[in-house]
Amino acid sequence: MSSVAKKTVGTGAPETTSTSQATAERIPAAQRRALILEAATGVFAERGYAGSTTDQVAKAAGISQPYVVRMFGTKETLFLEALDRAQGKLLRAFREVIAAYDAGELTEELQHLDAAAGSGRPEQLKQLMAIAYADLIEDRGILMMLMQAFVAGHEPAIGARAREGFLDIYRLVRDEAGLLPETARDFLAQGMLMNTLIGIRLPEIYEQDSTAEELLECTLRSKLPMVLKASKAQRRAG
Amino acid sequence: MSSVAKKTVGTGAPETTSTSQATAERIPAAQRRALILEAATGVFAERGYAGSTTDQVAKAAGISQPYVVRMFGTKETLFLEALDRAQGKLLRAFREVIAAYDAGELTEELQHLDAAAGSGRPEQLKQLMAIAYADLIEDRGILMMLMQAFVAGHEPAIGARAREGFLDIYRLVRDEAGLLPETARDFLAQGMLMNTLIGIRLPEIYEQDSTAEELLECTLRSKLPMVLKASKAQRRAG
DNA sequence: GGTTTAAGTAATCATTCGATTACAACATCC
DNA sequence: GGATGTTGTAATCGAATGATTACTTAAACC
Repeated sequence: MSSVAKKTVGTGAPETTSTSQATAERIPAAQRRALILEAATGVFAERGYAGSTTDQVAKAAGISQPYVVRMFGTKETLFLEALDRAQGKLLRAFREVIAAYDAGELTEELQHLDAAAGSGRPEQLKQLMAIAYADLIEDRGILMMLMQAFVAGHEPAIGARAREGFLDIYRLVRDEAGLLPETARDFLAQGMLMNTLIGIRLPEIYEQDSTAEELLECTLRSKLPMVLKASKAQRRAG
Repeated sequence: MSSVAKKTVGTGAPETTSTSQATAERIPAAQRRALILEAATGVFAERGYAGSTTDQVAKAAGISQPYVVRMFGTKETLFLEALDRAQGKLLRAFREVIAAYDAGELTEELQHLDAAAGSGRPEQLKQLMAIAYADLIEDRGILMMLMQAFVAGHEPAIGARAREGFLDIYRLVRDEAGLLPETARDFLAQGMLMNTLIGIRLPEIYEQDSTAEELLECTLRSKLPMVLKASKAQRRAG
C-alpha cells in the first residue's frame, strides 16, 4: 500500500548529476494526485487530521513535502479530498451490492446468510452490505479515514462534510436499500462499532485476551479471519 | 462547565503589586488537579489528543500553561488521566443503574420502558443503561473523551488504555448486567452510533435537515430534547 | 536544437507547542 | 517574624510543522 521513495535508478553508470538529488519518478500530475490521496488516506486514518503532517503524507507517497502542499493547497483540502474519496468508495461498495442483488447475481451469497434475520429484500441487503462493509476493513484506510472525520467535527469545514457524508450513507441505506429507519440505524450502529474495534486495534490482542476474542467473534463473524490477517499484515508494515 | 480565568479580585483599592500579575485563586493542589482534569476532558473531547494544546487546557482551567504541565508531567499523562476519569464516570453510571434496579428502586422508570423489547432483567437493564448513557451526553465531555481515545489507538500508551477500557465496559455489560454477547454487542453499537452523531454535531442541524431529524429521533428517542438543549447551550458557550 | 511547459526538490521562514527554568507571592509553622 | 513549603506565573527554548520561494530537470513542442 505505502510505496517507498525511489531514486531515479541510473543505468549503472555514476549519477548523471554531481549533486545526488533524490527525485521521484516523473508521472503525470493526475496520477500523482491519486497516489498522494491514497497515501494521505492511510496517514490520516492512522493518526487523525491534527496528528498527521504533510511530510508524513509526502514520505508515504514517495515525494517531497512541498509538492504535496502545492498540489492540494493546504492540509485541510487534502484531508477533505481524501475524505471524499473514502466516502465515495463506501457508497460505491454499497451500491454495487444493491445492484448485484437486484440483478440476481448473488444467489450463491444468499445461501450463506442468516435466514433467521428474515428473507425480504431489506433484510438480505442489510446482511450483504454488512459483509461489504467488513470487506472494506481490509483496506483499513477507508473506514478509519471516515471515523477520523467523524471526530474532527470541531473543524468547521471537516465537520460540515462529515455531517453531509454521514447523512448520505444513511439515506442510501434507507432509500436505496429500503431499510426502515430503525433498521438503518441498527445497521449504522454496527458499522460504528466495527470502526471502534478497529480504531482501538482490538484484533492485535485477539490471541491474548479471551474477552477481545469473544467481542470480535460476535461482531465480525465470518469476516474475522480476514480482519485478523489484515491486522497482522499492517503490524508488519508498521 | 468551563470556568473563566479570574484575577485575584482586589478590595477595590488599587492593585497591591505594581506589576499586575494575573494569579489564579490559590486552592489546594488536589482540587486544582480535579479542575484541570475537568477542563482537559472538555478540551480533549472537543479537539482530540493531537489537536489539543496544554495551553488550551490551561486557559479552560483558568491557570497558566506551565502549571498544567508541571502538575501532570506531560500532555500524554494528562490525557490518560482524563481518560481514566471519563471511563470511571461511565462505569459508575452503569453500576448505579444496576444497583438501583436490583434494589427495586426503579419501579417508576420501568413503566416507561419498551415492553416489546422484553421484560427480563437483561432486557430491562439494557434499556435503562441506554438511558443512563444518553444522559451522559449532556456533559458532552465524557463520551467524546472516550471516543477520542478510541481513534487515537496509534499512540501506544493511549491505545493500550483504550483497549482495556473498552473491554472493561463490555465485561460490565455482559457480566454485571447479564447481557448475552450479542445483546451486549448491540448495546455497545448503539452507544458508538450516539457518539458518532454527537461527534459530527448532528444536533446542530436538527432543524434544517429532515434526514438528520429522523436519524436523531430514532436514535435518541426520549433523550433527544435534552441533547438538543445541551447542543444549543454548548454552541452559545462555543 | 532550442524553447517552453510540467514535475519535482532544497532551503528556509514564521508559528506553534510542549517543556524547562527561574522567580514571585501566599500560607504555615516554630 | 523569619524560615519553609506550596501555589502559582513570566520568560524562554528547542523542535516540529505548514507553507513559500526559488531552483532544477525531464519531457513535449515546433
